[in-house]
Amino acid sequence: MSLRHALLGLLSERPASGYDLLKRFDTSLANVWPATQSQIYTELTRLAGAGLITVAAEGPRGRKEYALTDAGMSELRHWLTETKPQLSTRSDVLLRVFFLGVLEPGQARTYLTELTTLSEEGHRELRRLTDAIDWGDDALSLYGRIALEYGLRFNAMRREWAEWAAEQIT
Amino acid sequence: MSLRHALLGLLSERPASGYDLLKRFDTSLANVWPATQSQIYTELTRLAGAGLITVAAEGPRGRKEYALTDAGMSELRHWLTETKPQLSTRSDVLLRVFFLGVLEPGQARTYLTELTTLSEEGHRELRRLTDAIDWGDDALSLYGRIALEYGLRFNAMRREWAEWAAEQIT
DNA sequence: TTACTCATGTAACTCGTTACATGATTCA
DNA sequence: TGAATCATGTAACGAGTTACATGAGTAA
Repeated sequence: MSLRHALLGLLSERPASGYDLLKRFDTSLANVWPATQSQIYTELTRLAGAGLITVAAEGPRGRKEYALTDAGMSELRHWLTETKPQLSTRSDVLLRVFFLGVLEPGQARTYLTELTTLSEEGHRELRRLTDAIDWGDDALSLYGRIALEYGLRFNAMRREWAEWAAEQIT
Repeated sequence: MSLRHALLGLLSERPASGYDLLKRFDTSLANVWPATQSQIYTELTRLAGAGLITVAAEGPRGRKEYALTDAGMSELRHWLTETKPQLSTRSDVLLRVFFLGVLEPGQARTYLTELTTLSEEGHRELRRLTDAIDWGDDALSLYGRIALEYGLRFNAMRREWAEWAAEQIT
């Protein structure tokens, strides 16, 4: 159900069209909660039907600008304060580790050293992003920085783990 | 498509019935790749249809014990060596961080301190597991320990991050 | 004989992906 | 006027969840 809340969250910052929201998903939310154009338009129609958002303005080319309603804001706050986040997520990376035993030790080590490289690249990419954004001292900047810091620490942790793991295979 | 490979992987260790596999999913794979009974039985039928597994024995109560075929083993190796793991996963935990700005700072801090607690609990639980298992020096033990170590480091990283993040909110 | 565990299958629904379809506006 | 961008919608399919349905074997 989180796509719904991601949309409410983005609309809590400012009104936007499906097209606008799609771009936000493809940039800032891409690594956290990816969504496709098809999914976004469908869910916006449903949210409007449920009264959580409303068409605040119409523009050229059939553009519909949605805005959060009071009910939508309540639902967003309720989600954030009254429901527990899902802590565990499916991990393709880790699933493969379980079955590395079917490979030669050398191949298993290759998998782990590639993970090391990919984690380093991920880390560099996030660092680049951090430097490219000019952060203000508004709430958006604060929580954006906190989310980015998570990504940096996560990639660092994964890199160190993969290095350590490769050493365990003899 | 990873459920398919998870099943092939488990069957590469030893033949098993849908019922057996369900128990493996509910224990060792629960935090890595959860799957339901319904999903497992459906996918087993499909895998048998595709010739990647075969009914090696039938037992009481309609029990069907599946075993990996050569084609199944090839597919498993192909997946492990020739396809890239999906690095990014949807994160409900992080999605919420993006929208903490709609809450009072105190409520936002509460969210992060609860994450700290949950990560500590997760860490403790994994440590308990590590101690409970008596590890051999076979491949299964080696890769099982490596996967568990990932979980320990991940929880530690998340705890430290959440503590740090709570301090950023004033 | 009753409760428990073993064991499988399927229907209905939601969520997510890919692809197709359409058209208006803007700018070079 | 032609290409790029803006803008929306829907169909088909695959993956995942919940619930229902059924029955055989086992052990108290």
